Parts: sequence; C-alpha cells; structure tokens
Amino acid sequence: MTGKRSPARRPTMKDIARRAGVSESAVSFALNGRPGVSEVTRDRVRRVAEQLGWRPSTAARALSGEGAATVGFVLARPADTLGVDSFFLQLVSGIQEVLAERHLGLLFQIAQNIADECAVYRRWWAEHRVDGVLVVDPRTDDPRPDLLDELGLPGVVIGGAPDARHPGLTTVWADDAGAMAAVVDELYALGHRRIVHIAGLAGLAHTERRIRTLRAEADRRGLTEVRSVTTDYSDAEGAAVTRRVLSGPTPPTALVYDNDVMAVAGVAAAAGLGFSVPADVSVVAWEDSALCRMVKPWLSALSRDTVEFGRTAARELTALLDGGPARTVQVPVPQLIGRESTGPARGD
Amino acid sequence: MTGKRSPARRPTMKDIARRAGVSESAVSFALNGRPGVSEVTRDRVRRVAEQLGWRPSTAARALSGEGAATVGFVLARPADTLGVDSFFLQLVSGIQEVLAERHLGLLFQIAQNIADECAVYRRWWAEHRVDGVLVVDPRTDDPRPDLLDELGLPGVVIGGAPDARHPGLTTVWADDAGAMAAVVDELYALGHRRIVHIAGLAGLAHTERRIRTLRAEADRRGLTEVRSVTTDYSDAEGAAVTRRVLSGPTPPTALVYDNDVMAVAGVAAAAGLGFSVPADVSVVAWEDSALCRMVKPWLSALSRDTVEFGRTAARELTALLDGGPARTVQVPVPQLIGRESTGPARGD
DNA sequence: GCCGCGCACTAATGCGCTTGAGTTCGATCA
DNA sequence: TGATCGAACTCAAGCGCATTAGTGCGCGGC
Repeated sequence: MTGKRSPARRPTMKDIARRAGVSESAVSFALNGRPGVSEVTRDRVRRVAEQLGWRPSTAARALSGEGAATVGFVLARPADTLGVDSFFLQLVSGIQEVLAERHLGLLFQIAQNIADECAVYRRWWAEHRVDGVLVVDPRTDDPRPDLLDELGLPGVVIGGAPDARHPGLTTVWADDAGAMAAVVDELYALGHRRIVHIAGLAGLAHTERRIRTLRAEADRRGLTEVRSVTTDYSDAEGAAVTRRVLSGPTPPTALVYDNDVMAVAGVAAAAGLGFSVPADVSVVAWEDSALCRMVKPWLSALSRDTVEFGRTAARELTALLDGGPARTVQVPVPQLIGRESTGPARGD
Repeated sequence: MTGKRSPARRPTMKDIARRAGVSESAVSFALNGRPGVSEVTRDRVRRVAEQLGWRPSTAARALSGEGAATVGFVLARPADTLGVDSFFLQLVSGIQEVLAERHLGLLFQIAQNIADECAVYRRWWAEHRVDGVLVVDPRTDDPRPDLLDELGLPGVVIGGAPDARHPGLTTVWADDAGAMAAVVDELYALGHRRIVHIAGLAGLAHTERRIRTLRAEADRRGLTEVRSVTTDYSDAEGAAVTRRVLSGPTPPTALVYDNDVMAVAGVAAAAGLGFSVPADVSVVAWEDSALCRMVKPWLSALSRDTVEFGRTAARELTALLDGGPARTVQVPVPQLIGRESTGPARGD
C-alpha cells in the first residue's frame, strides 16, 4: 500500500522460467518454436507466457543478434510540399498493414534532402535500429542504393526502375511509361496535338521516365508541340506553370499534371485566365484521390491502388528480411479514369 | 580479397577502448560526459569515436535501462479517412523536427480503432520499444490516459482539453472554444442567423467542445436555428450533409466545416444545388491548407501553425522524458482568415 | 613519514535474450 | 549387458552498453 500505484513491471523470460519450472533456455526454445523441448512443456511455457502477458524485449533481441524488428522509412521532401499529397499516407497505410501482422515496427523520419536521408540510414544502421528500409522517390543518379549496399542493409526501392547494378535491392514499380503512352493515346484520339506535361521534381526516376516516354510518343506521331515542364509538385508551381503555358501564343489543348494537387490548382488557374475545362483545355491528373472528385469539373486521373502498392513493398521487404532473394516486382499500370476534365480538342 | 565486399561492421565501445588504450568504462564515462576521466582522455576518446563513426547501439542502451530513445505515435482513424487530410503530415513534420535534434526515433503506426491503439501501446511498452507516446484525437471518454498511467508511459495528449484526473500527462491544446466564438461573432456580424456546423467525428474531445461552444454562443444571442451535425471527416459525408441541410425548407446561410476537405467538398455540393458561395451561403473551413486556396472561391479558414503545434508537442514530450513535470500548454488560438467564401447574409 | 583523501581509471556485474556446449536419462542395438 | 544415441533440458557465454565497486597513485596535512 504505497498509495501510488507502482508502474507495472515487464515480465521477463526468467519469470516465465520460474513459473513453469524450467530453465530460461527451455523457455526460449519453447517460445521460438525450435526443437529441444517436448510439446507438453512447450504448451505449458506458452500458457504461462500468455498469462503473464510476456512480450520479447526488442532491445534484448536486437542485442543478441536477432535484428531490431523494425524497418525504416524516410521521406525527403521539403516540408511544405508534403502537405496535401495523399500518396504517402496511403502508401504508409498499406505498408503498416503488412508490417503490423508481423509485429514489425515502422520508424519514420522526415529529412530535408537526400544527403540527410543518407545520414539517417547510416545512423539507423550504426544504432542498430532497423533491419531494413523502404526507399521512396528514387532518383536518376541516386546515392542511396550504393549506401545500402555498403551497409549491408536490406532495402526495397519503391517506384524506381529496375536497376541491374544493385542486385541486393528489391524494386517495386509501376510501368509509368506504359501509362504515359496510354494517356497520349487517349489525348491524341481526342484530337489533341499540343500537350504540356507539368511534371514533378526533376531528377526523380519516374519523372524522367515519364518525360522520356512523352517525348518518344510525341516523336512517334510527329507531334512537335509537346513538352514537359518540371516543378516541385506544389500547388503554387502547378498554378504558375499553368498560367505561363496558357498565356503563350499557341496554348496547349491538353495538360497532364504529375499529381492531383497541381492538377486542381491548374484548373483553377486556367479558369482564372478564362480557359474552361474541358472545352478549351483538357486536364489529366497523374494520381487519383478524393481531391479529383471534390472539384468541378471532376478530374480525369490515372488511378492505382496506392495502399496495395504499399502492401506489396512491405511484403517484399519482409521477404528480404526472411533471407529471400531480391526481386523486381511490377505492380499494375495506373489506369486512366475518364471523368469530366477531358474532352475533344477544340478545332482551331 | 574475398571478391564480395563484406558488409561494414559496427564499431563498438570495445573498439574505441582498444584504439584509445583505455578501458571500456572509461570510454563510457568519456562519451556520456560524466566524471571519472581527465579532459585529455575524454577528448582522445571522443576523437577516436568520431573517427570510427561510432554510434551507441540503441538496443544495448535500452537494455541497460536507458530507454529506447524512441517515441511512439499511433493514428487511429479509418484508412480511407486519412487520405487528403494535411493535418497529420504537418503535425508529424513538426514533431520530427524536434525529435531529430535529439536523435529520438519516431515509431509510427496506423490502427483501426482505439482498442487496437491501446493494444499497440501495451505491446510497445512490453517490448521496450518506446519511452513515451504522443496521443492524438483525444475523446470525451478516453481509455488511453488510464492505460498510460497504468503502464507508467509518459505521454503528451495533443488537442485535448486539460484533464485534472491524469496529472501525469501533458496536454497541448488550442482553445477551440475561443475560435468557435470568434467565428460565430464574425458570422453574426455579417448578418447570419442560421448556421450549420458540419463537425467531425462525434466523441472526439475537440468536436464536442466546438459543438458545446457553438450552442452556448447561439443561446447567448437567442439564435434558434443553429446546430451541429457530426460526420466522419470525409469529403463524401461533408458533401452529403451539405446537400441535406441546404435542401431543407429554411436552409442555413452559413456553414462551418470542421476540416478543409469537407469544406471544399461542401462548396462543390452547394454549387451542384444552385447555391453560390458566398452570395447564397457563406463557408468557413476549420483548418487551413493549400486546399483552401486551390478552389474558387478561396475559402475563409481558421488557420494555425500546425507544424509548430507538432514541435510544441514534441518538445513537451522530450521535457517529460527528461524527468520534467507534466504541464498543460496552450498553443495560439486559430485565427480566422477571411477570404472569398464568407460574406453578408442574404436578406430573406 | 604515515594516513587518508580525491582523482583517474579498471574490473565486474547486469539488462533480457539467444545459442552452442554440455548433461541426464531412458530407449535401442549389437 | 554395456555401449550408443537421441530427446529433453540445463549451463554458461556473450551481444553492447551503463554502472557500481574497487584499485593504484600522487598529494597535502599532521
């Protein structure tokens, strides 16, 4: 009766051993499902453990070489850019779902840039904090795969193209090239000949891939007034670029935005300039979300199951942690959902 | 020359001790800034440690009673609800900033509901994973404070009202009541007498607080046609409720939405019904974001510095971890930013 | 000149768990 | 019947760090 309730004490394997009348090692064997104990003892130990509410201390586990039961996830984007974007929360949501099943923790960090991100990986590795990491926003010239190699840290690259130079890394990606080709197909069929692609961050692997594909598709059809402009993904730049390209002498008749946020901002900017969507200019958003159905006109968008994307990535990472081989897995190509923002090109 | 580069090995204190020609204990003393070594030895040890790129193993630290150098953050909302909401990423961004300075990790998890969230806390505690947690979305009848008490886990409640029954918890909150009063003031001054508050999740502490305040303010002015409707924060419900209340015999002339997403969806829904904003109905969004400036008309919104909110919460938690006392700290009241969506009530 | 004291440092222990090396004992086989 | 083996356990060491109890030594005080 101290008056103050003492904070509960964590039960340890020693407690279980005592209660079950066996040695600590037997408890360890029993609970980890390895041979060396009879089934009846195993059951007894399991029951006692459950009754005591025992959970292995990750600290102790990690210390005795079992890994930290944690994976890391770093987001390296300017703080103001990650405001409205729904992509990451969805992705993380899917990742979580898979990790939680296996009782793996997710260590999350926001960094300012790639260099900081690398420093975070180094620190996590040195501090014994994570068993593997999920890498997003791969770049065309990316230092992270090399670093992970050097540290021997298992990693899954999300959204990158397959990279033969890093056989240790698993890559999970969608074929952006195919999606871009489909978009161009659709717009071309609608009569659009002048298209501007308002892209995301220059240097990101998927940005560059989309840009290359767009150019290839344009060349294939002999279109000369097709181009890409890179941005920082923000609504502000999306709007600014939209105003700029629409103010030219021969404005495009179709705009393809690399995310939903810029598309929405772009539509508003276009409206401000007197362009109506889709009568004067068609708009496609690369990334579907509630946002696309919250504005009028509803935005045609490239849709994919981002949560499932996250699940896939997490599953691959757990496979890697289990000692499986690195792989390259492709998730379904985003599908173009035609809504109200795309229509026939206006005849000149 | 094995041909295969061996993954780098983590340097330990033993390595430092050897290189510096002292015992491990001396190294420990030196690096943790406690007495027992001379300044010159301390410097030498520090240099060697730096040179070797040594970082303390959190596993070992945690095991020897120093805590896990990690804080936990659980988000318990339905997966589809957390899509567009910018609040959390902003909040986490601020939290991160402070934690990173102290090299504290952030363990992040998404749960389905409060019960699951509690289970996560229990597991984290039993597994020795976190030193403290950040609790969001406090409810009117919330099991979490009791649980944290029981586990002796330091916690900071974000967004709750001060709670005298849990002296161990720090609370960081904004005075929603004051903000709501300001909103009503403003709308009243503009001539609005029929106001509907499209609130968030019923049961959340701040939802209830806003509802109570709205009622009190209405009573004070003798307004009878003022009410709140709770939702799940989604754009879908926001739109649905908007349509319902605007379809009634005497539709409200002002709508106050508990987040930006619903407000945007609501404006679109109102437009669909032939109501123009702000001519027919004024709209205020509780929570400002890029979203509010991405749609026309620009939304008047209650704005606050969410990133700073996160920073404050994290600072309080670190203070708690340092053994400081639990406190109740109030962050600035959200300010109403008048934009285009609020105007004089239409005379009947 | 000896005692005691403080300083700089070492030795040893423990945190909770895993694991390889024993130990015991009953069943099996030549 | 004694050697052999395997199943079921126990022992003890070790992971990397913090921490408590020493240990050796120079120095001031009497």
